[in-house]
Amino acid sequence: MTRIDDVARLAGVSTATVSRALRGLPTVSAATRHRVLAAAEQLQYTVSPNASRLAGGRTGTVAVVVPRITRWFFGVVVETVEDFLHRGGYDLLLHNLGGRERTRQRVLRTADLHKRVDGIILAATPLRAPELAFLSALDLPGVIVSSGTNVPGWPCVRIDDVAAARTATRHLLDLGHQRVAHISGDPDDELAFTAHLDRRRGYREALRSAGIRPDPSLDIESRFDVDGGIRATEELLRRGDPPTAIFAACDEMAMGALTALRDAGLRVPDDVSVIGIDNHYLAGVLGLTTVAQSPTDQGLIAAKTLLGALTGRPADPLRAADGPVVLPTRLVVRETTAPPRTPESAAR
Amino acid sequence: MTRIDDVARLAGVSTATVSRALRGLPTVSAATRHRVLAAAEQLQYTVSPNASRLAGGRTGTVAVVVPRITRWFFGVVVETVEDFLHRGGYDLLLHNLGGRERTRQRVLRTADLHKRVDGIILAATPLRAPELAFLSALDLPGVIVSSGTNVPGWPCVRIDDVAAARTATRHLLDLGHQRVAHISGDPDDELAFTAHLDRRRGYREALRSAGIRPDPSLDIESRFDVDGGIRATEELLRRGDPPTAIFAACDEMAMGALTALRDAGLRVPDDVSVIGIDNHYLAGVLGLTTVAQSPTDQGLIAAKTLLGALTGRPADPLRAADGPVVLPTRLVVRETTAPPRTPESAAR
DNA sequence: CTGAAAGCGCTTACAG
DNA sequence: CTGAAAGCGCTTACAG
Repeated sequence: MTRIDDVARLAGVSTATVSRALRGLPTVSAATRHRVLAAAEQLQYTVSPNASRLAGGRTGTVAVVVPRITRWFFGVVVETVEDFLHRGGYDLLLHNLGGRERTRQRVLRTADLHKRVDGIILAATPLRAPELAFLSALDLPGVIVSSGTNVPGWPCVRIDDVAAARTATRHLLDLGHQRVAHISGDPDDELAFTAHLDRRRGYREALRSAGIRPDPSLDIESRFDVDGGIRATEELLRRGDPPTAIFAACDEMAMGALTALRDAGLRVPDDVSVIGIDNHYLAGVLGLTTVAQSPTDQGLIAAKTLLGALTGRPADPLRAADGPVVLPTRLVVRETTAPPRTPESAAR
Repeated sequence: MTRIDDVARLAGVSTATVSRALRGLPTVSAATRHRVLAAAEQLQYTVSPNASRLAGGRTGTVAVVVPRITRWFFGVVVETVEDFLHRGGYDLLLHNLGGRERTRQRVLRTADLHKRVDGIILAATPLRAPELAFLSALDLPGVIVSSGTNVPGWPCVRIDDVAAARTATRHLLDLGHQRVAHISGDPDDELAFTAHLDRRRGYREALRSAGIRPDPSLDIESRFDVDGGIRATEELLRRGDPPTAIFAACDEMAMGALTALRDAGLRVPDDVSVIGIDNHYLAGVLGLTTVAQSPTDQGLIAAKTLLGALTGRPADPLRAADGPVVLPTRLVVRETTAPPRTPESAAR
């Protein structure tokens, strides 16, 4: 392996000069820089990250912690962040919690981040007290994506989950539905999201604004995924006097609802309307009406913000932000929502 | 930050002994080891990865290169590999090619892997000659997941794409279909998979075995994703005398087919049967019949194999493997396939 | 603008 | 079983 002194020798300069020239520091004459670059090129030299980082005192690495990379939202966030970080010269150290307690301990309580990264992007992971203390003690810059716990000093980028849920619910109400059910995530979910709490709040707010008292029997907690949507919907149907519309806390739960309704012989949207939140990349395939959010935008802003903090040039987005940066959502109407059947149409 | 000499001082030993004790080397007395561990615990000491790696001559990192992390298959592979690597004490350096030529150049031709990783897991990425030369010159252990280019000395884990396609096609033929179309990926696709070439081969083989001559007008190339499936199916319908069944080279193309058929007012499976390959996690939601493969198994074997090579203890799976490790696939029949309509049933 | 020297925080022969 | 010393391959004041 060629080392920096091989380059120095070939270029006829010191290793210090090679180091400066290769990093583009301004204190190198054009002629010298040319010679160094030519020598490095000729020898196919690349700097040793470990040596460079040890000497330089930076790790050149950013940790990205997500609940599950296989979920659409986090996959897109990671893809976006990875591209931006690599362009900025940073490596991405991926930590996928995967709902495993041991992994969570390893990442959020022991030393897997210590001395290993310059900054952290933490997505949708509410923290327990000791975890919060540990992350704070790390004294690193960080950014929170989506809801979760607020870490002092860490900016946050997210959507307004309450508003998104209001939008979804209101869409159903505007179509004329009166019996609108809600299926959402369980607080004890292994992934421990909290977005669904806000979404339930928005659901109830929208009902009350329309003069409808939330009916607890239409509000079901389950897992925040396809299977949870199936089970919640089955439960809903078991209870008798089924709703004419279902607002699912996320698209994957909505997909579960579609599955359960189909299996029960009910037609969507003829018998029951369904709406979700996300605009999952397969929502179109299922014709699912939803409230769209953009993981790309959230990831991009998070990456920009963190790199700004790391390089000392704060990015615009969160510059003067006191609270979180709240990104917009928008209603996407497809084929799973329609007005409820009137008694006449039902008789057909 | 506490350093190794802080621990050494507190424990009353040399830094060399601390280093040995912390790594569990056998050449340390039990008493000394206890004192060192206690001191490290008390000081909350963690080793500096960069220093350790520089001195030790290993990076402790494995590169995982995938075409697109947001695709179901690769997301699951990364999740599986990440877990296994972290348990084994390795960091995961993620490279998502994303169909971007510049990214590809950065990862596969310049120095983003050089001196930075101890090994490489490369998924479903056919290599061009210079890329292959570059990777070989790196002289690192590696494992290939899924098809792509064969790198000399790198084991490969995959499914038999030809056989999987034969299974899918034969399922349609067994149901009585005679006009079986195939929609698959374009060789110029930005992701540059090659699996679809083998799958087309299997499709043709199955037809010929059944005494049916492959009809070029029923064999359409498009992109290897939902949108490609939509466009290919639209093209198929435009051509007149449509097929009674469609075999899509992957589930996401099959989902596109479902979408296009629905938009064209055709019913599945009444008018047209559809089958894919993958068993995508949402295949069940769509009732999609498919030939299942397991990215979890492929990722796990890849990770085990690579870690075996890195630690000098070869894992069983590929120990004596001359050719690739071929994992099984299995037919999963759901609701998108059925016998073709007979003239009478069509008249109903 | 450039170089000599110290230092980053570990690990590894080598010696005992 | 343990320690002193060299070395991993860079970067960074410091001096000129």
